[in-house]
Amino acid sequence: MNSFTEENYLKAIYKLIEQNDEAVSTNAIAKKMNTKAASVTDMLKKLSDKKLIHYQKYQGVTLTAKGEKVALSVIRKHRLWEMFLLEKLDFKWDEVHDVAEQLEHINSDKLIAQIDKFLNYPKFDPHGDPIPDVNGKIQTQKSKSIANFKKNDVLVMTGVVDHSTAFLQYLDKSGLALGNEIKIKEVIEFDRSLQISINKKTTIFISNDVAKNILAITK
Amino acid sequence: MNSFTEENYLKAIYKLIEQNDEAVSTNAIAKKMNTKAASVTDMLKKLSDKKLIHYQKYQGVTLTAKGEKVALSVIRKHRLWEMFLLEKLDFKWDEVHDVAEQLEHINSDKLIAQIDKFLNYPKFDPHGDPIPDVNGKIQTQKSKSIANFKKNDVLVMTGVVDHSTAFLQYLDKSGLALGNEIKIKEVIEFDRSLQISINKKTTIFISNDVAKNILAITK
DNA sequence: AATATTTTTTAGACTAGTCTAAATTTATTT
DNA sequence: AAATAAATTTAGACTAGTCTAAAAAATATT
Ligand SMILES: [Mn+2]
Ligand SMILES: [Mn+2]
Ligand SMILES: [Mn+2]
Ligand SMILES: [Mn+2]
Repeated sequence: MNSFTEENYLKAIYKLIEQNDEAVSTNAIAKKMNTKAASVTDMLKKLSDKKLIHYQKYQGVTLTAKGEKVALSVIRKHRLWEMFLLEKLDFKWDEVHDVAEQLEHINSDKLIAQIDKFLNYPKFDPHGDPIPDVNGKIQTQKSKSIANFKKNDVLVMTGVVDHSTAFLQYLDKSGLALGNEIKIKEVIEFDRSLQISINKKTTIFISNDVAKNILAITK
Repeated sequence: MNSFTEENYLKAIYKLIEQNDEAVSTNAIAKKMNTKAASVTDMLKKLSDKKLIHYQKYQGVTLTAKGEKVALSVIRKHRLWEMFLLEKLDFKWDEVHDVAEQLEHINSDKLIAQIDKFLNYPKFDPHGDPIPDVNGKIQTQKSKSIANFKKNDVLVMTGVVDHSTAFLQYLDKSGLALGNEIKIKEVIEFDRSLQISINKKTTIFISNDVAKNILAITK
């Protein structure tokens, strides 16, 4: 079996590869893991010995099939637990992450299969991220940041890029939630900020910084 | 905060004190924790430094108020999780322990409060053991092993002493479950084995070894 | 009371994971 | 192409938790 630490490294590497689709650097991992490059190098050696990553000194790392399987399993558990906390235990979407960060390391196939069933096999987590199935297969959404749409586009909010408590609470306060209809009423040329309407009712202004972190698809 | 290991030691010490109501020995802890006496001594020093136990070399240990609080919190979490697995996720009573052993270390007050609420504040776990409340208060049952009752006593099964998979599966097979009515039909003098009826229906024989591990109260 | 046995602690070593500081390699600038 | 800067790795040290073997203390036996 793999330790919590190993699982966290594999998940971090998976997400970094997902972002740029290329081998990830020691420094990138160190930043993501809140640790030092020297510690990362030590861990890379260990993960390489265990055939979980492809690693050659100075060349960055990618995941082996085996390593990717572990990463996807951890992500699956994380997102299912987030969904469970939200749906069954009345957690808010800004409260689920930290607890899921712990629960994702619980080791029991039956447990996670039963949670999945209990939730009726959800496909996306509270932040709109896809939940890998038991074989690691992911159902992708072709959503884009709403900063990429233009005036009069009518959208459905499907996810967020930033998962921080501060950002999620700001969205709550603004009345923005997954599934909401968002219409681009105005794009301010100067700073790319937006005027948008939510569910045909309230109209709000959001900065380009915020817009970039909201994902949606055309309705 | 305390590590998983520290929590497991404190829980073990709590249970050993509960059994005999006296300071527990290094060897007793080593046996319970499946470790060596030397390792225990090291840990006792650490727990003592953290004011979680009263410890003087060669004199055995007891828990401080602080240590007992931690132990009770871990036990509370363990038993609530067992109940959750049984009631909500269709686990059998012989399957819950190992997973709860991991889940008991998840650190989130809200999580455990919500699980408690979700289960409607259960007072006993799937094995009949009391669930400490949020303040560590325990509701005790005055049940005794059925080996201590006599012919024609009518009882209600309230718990088990042995929690092993093998024993619990044997009880399942024999039709013995918490809440069942047990009547002592016959006590065999020679080996203290029993003939008992379950819910006024089936009648079975059980050895004294088994009888000692079944808890009940008079109906 | 002296001796033998058992229990407990200490000493020293090992692994996992982390760190700082120094050395090395790769990338960028001149 | 050389020099400089940045990224990465190595060396050595530290903590948590564990182990074996040896020493010390407590307990039991004669
Ligand atoms: Mn994690
Ligand atoms: Mn999420
Ligand atoms: Mn445990
Ligand atoms: Mn139990």
